[in-house]
Amino acid sequence: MTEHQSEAAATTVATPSPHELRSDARDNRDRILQVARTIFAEEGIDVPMREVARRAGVGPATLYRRFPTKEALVTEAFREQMAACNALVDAAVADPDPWRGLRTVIEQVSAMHAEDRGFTAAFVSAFPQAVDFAQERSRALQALSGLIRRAKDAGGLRRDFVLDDLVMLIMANSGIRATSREAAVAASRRFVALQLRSISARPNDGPLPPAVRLPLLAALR
Amino acid sequence: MTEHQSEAAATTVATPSPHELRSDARDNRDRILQVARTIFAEEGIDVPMREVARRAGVGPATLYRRFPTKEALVTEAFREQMAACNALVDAAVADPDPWRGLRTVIEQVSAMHAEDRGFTAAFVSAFPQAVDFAQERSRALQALSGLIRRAKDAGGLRRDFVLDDLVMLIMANSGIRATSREAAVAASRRFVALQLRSISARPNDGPLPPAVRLPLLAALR
DNA sequence: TCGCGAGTGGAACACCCCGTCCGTTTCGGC
DNA sequence: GCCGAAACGGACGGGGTGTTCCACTCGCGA
Repeated sequence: MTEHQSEAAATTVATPSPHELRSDARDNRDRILQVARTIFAEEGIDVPMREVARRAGVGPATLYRRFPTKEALVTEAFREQMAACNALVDAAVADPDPWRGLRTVIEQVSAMHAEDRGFTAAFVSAFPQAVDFAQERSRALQALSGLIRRAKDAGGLRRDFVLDDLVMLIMANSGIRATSREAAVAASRRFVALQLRSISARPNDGPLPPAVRLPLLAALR
Repeated sequence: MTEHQSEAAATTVATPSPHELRSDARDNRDRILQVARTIFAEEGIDVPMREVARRAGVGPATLYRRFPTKEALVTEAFREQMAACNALVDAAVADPDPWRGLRTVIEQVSAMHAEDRGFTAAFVSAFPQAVDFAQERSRALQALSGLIRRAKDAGGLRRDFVLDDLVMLIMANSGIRATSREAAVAASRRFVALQLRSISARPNDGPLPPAVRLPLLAALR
């Protein structure tokens, strides 16, 4: 960690940026990340590192040279999704109609979780020590807290709704599993619509998104 | 399996009932089950068998002699909870007010899941090959299907509610985690109240159970 | 073209888990 | 008390996973 501290940092970097990698190494790194994102989305983050390496066509050592630990790989793999998530929150907060903004952010974040099983794990509790995520998350929650207040004042959101309810709904949504990604997304959509109905200040009796067959027994993705 | 088929089954049994065990063996068996229930409720069913054995004060071999596989231990540990769950369903189906029956069963099953993390796993997807549970489950789902129809006809339940929604709500409820069992139960209670509001045919604006602080970051049970 | 160091993959290490074997201990009928 | 069978626990095998070692390869500047 503390080596090379006196040398000029121009040439020797602890973790070289992708641009300074040798061409084959950069290709491998890109391929690893791409494979990791796909496989994490499909099967969650419990896939063995070996499997990621195998599907990326590299050996375990190569994987570990670029990402010194599994947590590092997961963090890097979900960086852009986290950014997208934050952008979503920012857009919602900027919406002139706070209640519509809140509904939209709930819908979209829930959809992201339904589409990417690994993202859910990374988001909810996977690596508490991944400070990157925790910081952004607390910032987002703070922004959402303001949005909630404004949505109440605007009369769209029930007055007894609190920030913890939002967290609760996201967690609950992530508990829904189905036999395929499509089914999970569809189920999540109906679930969220049900949610929004119950947290709305005004009665709303429009039709719900269609129900989805949920086996509950086995073969859940 | 097919040994001793001609002998009188009075004395030699493949798996001796607890009464026919030697006193020390029976004590050990009881202690193992008790420990398993406690530890499964606290930490889920992913605890190693060794840990169960250690906390029961026996060796791994003793544990495996009584419960030849981990699945057998889990099945046995949750047998009475499964029975309680089925009794709950039966009571709900027998309720003269089907909508009240449905509400009650949702509330109570959700509470059971919040209280016992291992039960959730055993219930939702843990061992698909545990035929014991699967059979009872399908029977219960069938009974609930009738209850749902009657609750709709009675005017309490929304007409667009289907059995899969019930499954979905149970799954969603099991996604809620908190820092302690008490917090999980409280959060689940509020969640279910929110649910019932959204699936009710009639608007209902009574107060909700209190909200619960949900960290979302780490240290979730 | 050449050389060197970054890069690589396969084997290996360390650890954890489920489930089994076997020599020893203990219950309980006589 | 005696003694045989039931019961016991520590050690072991097999498999899986995160991570590292090491001899070899190969991109790329000179």
